[in-house]
Amino acid sequence: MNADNSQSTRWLDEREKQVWLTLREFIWGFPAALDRQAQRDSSLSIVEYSVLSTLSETPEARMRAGDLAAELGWQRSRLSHLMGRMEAKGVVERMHSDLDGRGQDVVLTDAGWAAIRAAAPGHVTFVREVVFDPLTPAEQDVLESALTRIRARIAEDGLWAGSAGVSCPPGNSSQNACEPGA
Amino acid sequence: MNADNSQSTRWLDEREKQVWLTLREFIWGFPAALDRQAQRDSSLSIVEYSVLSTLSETPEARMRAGDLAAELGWQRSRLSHLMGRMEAKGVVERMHSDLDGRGQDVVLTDAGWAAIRAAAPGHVTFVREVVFDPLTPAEQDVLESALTRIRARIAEDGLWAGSAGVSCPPGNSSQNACEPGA
DNA sequence: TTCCAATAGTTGATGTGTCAATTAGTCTGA
DNA sequence: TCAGACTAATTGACACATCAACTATTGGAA
Repeated sequence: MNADNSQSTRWLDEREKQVWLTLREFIWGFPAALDRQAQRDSSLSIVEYSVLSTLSETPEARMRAGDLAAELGWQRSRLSHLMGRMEAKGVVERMHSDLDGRGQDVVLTDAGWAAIRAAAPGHVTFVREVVFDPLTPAEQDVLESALTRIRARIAEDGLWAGSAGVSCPPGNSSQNACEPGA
Repeated sequence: MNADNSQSTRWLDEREKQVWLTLREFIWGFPAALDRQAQRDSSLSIVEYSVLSTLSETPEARMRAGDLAAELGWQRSRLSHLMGRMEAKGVVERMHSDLDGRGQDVVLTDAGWAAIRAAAPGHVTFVREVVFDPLTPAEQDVLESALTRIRARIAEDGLWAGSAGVSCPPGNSSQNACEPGA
């Protein structure tokens, strides 16, 4: 896959290196900042917030576990562990799916509603002040477009976590990315 | 701090929500993808690679631990734990600083040089193909500029990990961010 | 010169994500 | 209707980041 055993590597020039380091620092630092804001201003971590927020935008505030994981771009097991903790906190509840005996529906509880309502203004205000206010609409569009393309390119390489199965040959039963050439 | 006890929250419209979810998915997914590439194509994780790469660009391939942590935007303790593992692998070595009895210098070993040389082409090729090739130079500039501004805005709130001390009042001895109003 | 606050780095406990293995339920075809 | 492959979700072991507490050293002010 890496046909780069020779001196043919296209190294980064100074400008590119700067762009790359900025990007790297950003992707490492932003998730932590997001979580700090959430924990400081609410009773939720950012991942908990995201789960509740996703559920709350659903007609019944209820969702299949697998769909929820897919929507968030997470592995099933990550969600499962998190659900255990969140159920213990009382913000969600798990119930067997009527349609599929294997499935679990995740449901928002009253306490979950209260938590997300309390946390939402702070979260949205933070996002607004931090990502939208400093950028023009045109820049926002470029940003989204650029990140979408980068993400797509990574998915082509089979290295994007959530996007397994897009081009997996049938019979590849891995729960993660498929092996294109195996 | 959150003067938002009323209905005054400026919620996100559909377009903004889309931009935000794209950004959120990106910052969650990209670090993992970066690490997968590193582990797949080399004997290093992405954080190990970053340490070795930073050291290798230094005159003596040697750096104070604290400076290294600051350069990477990490907490000291994170680096310390990582150094323990990397020293065990033999890619770096720690030696007492001549100038400051408290300090430790981190030094690249021969094995470390070999590891970074072996990993670099794959890493750089990945970065090139995934972030630079899909973007025009103009887009790259917008991206860097946008992320820099977002990062600066977060730092103003004291929520960016690495950037403590920028505006801390003297006497604030926290090793993390300062409390602006305390 | 002697304190005492500040700084450099380490350590251990804790929380959370990842991976591989496992359990349970569904679906297809013979 | 039964066997085997597939899918949904969970579990436990492990790796790593974070936080707070700690040790050692420095440096300035009394």
